[in-house]
Amino acid sequence: MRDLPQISEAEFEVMKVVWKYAPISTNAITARLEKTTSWSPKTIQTLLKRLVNKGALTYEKQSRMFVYTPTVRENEYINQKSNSFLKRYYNGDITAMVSAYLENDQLSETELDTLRSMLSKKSKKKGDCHG
Amino acid sequence: MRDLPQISEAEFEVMKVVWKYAPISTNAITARLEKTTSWSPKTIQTLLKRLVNKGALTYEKQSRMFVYTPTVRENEYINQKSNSFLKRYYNGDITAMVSAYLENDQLSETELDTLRSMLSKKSKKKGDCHG
DNA sequence: CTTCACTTATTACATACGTAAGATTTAAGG
DNA sequence: CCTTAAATCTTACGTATGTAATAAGTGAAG
Repeated sequence: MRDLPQISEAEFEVMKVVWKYAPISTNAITARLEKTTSWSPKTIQTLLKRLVNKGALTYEKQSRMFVYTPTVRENEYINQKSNSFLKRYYNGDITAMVSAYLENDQLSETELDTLRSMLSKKSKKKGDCHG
Repeated sequence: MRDLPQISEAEFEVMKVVWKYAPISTNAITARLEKTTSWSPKTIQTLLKRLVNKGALTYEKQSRMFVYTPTVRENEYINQKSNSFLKRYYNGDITAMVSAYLENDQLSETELDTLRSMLSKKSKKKGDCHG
């Protein structure tokens, strides 16, 4: 599993729109982000450039404009982030995290039911033929 | 809920030992950390100082030495980190995170059982008298 | 009281990040 | 072709972080 580029928080906001709408031009990205942030277009361009430098995005020229595409899949990235988060704060043990939430009563009854349901649906054996 | 100080990754490693052994002196902290990291004592002292500046630690003088105590509880800190992590990557929805792990087959059968068990033990209603 | 070993305090420096402004290039219109 | 508006590229600057080195202060031993 290749090493995903390090993406900062601000850069991640940019990635989210590229993931959602790729291939997408600088302007379209800027337009989207101006709805949800207060960043200047210059700032957004800096972030895009940094993401390209880091190898998180590639672009194609469409005449003078750039049209971006991610090189990393969102799921893959988030998954890697989750693993390192769990490792750091819960010793890599997701059950410890859920347990902390349970103990702090931070899960609604709906969430509890969702979890119970997901877990009971999960087949018991790998190789089980989703039947 | 007061705003916890911003603690960097390296600083967090220091906090972990202070949380575990507080009240603890600079030297004892350094000794512990030299077992698990390759940091120079100077580096550790810088981190300690920064943590004091940020208000994450306080100290008392024992003659010329400092003895540190955290101002933030570990659980509280980790909980805050978890919330902001979930917010950023899973829209604040822990069930989405668990679901991602389930879909990626990243949970062992043991972990699945642990989760099922924790969830079934959780009482259904708040105010329920653990009966 | 003086000195020195040990502590803490100050300073250092490169990289990353947030947040842009200014300079340069270039496609498109005249 | 030339101009210009729009796009990209270069430069900027403060704060945070990783990672220390050097300077200064002080308690304990002599």
